[in-house]
Amino acid sequence: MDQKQAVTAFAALAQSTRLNVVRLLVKAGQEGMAAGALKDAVGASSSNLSFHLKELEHAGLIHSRRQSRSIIYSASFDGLSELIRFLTEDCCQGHPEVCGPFTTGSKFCCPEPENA
Amino acid sequence: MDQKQAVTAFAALAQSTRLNVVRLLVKAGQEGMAAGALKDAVGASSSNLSFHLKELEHAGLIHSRRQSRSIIYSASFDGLSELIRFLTEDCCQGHPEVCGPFTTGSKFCCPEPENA
DNA sequence: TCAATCCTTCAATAATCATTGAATATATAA
DNA sequence: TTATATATTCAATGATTATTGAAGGATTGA
Repeated sequence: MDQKQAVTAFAALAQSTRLNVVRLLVKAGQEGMAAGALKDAVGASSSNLSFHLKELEHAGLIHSRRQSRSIIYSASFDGLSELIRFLTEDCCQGHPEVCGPFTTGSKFCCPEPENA
Repeated sequence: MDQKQAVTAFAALAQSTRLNVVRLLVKAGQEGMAAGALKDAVGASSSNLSFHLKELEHAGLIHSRRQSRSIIYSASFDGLSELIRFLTEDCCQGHPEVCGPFTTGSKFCCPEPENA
């Protein structure tokens, strides 16, 4: 992931309807949700939601697949993971202990012990 | 953290100079960096950088403290942590195993085993 | 094929954000 | 007190983004 992709991804998350959608899809997991279900859940017009879904997909944060008449959207866990990793890269370089409260147990900052 | 705060925070990260600043400060750790050093590092004008630093501070992603003539900025690890937690809340509810690639070992999605 | 459902595309408008340079504020040193 | 270093504020301009409603594309069932 480079700076430009990351800016695009953060911009995609920087809008209430879209953030709502991503959080719903993160909860939903692999199964995902149909565009219509998302529309009901977030209360947007269908054209507006479609615009936002396209932004999110373009940013690499969600995927879509057709299932009969519906289009099912799901979170891209890879995309989200890369984004967080980019943001927190080399966290507290040389002094990882200060990142503790931020990333205890996480691979994003302080590496986990080998024996984990 | 609520939806509105999260949108503000993501918007703050959705700009190249600001993202650059945050990543530098994440690397710098508690020690932080002076505004002047950030200015040199990111190549912005001082007024422009000041504008961006204010946005980041307002978003709760960085802190500032005065040290003699300089103002030292540092990452808010609490702010970053809350933001990521908000984004990934209830990840894959009911089927946490699918989040594995995303958050293995992290508290953000799949809870760590009790014996960790 | 016809109608219904589900979703997307398009063009126009309204709203928000980034950049610039000049002026200002704060702290230190001579 | 005066000069210097460091950083912020302000107003104006240019650029980007969100929303709306109407029209169009894809899929299914009768």
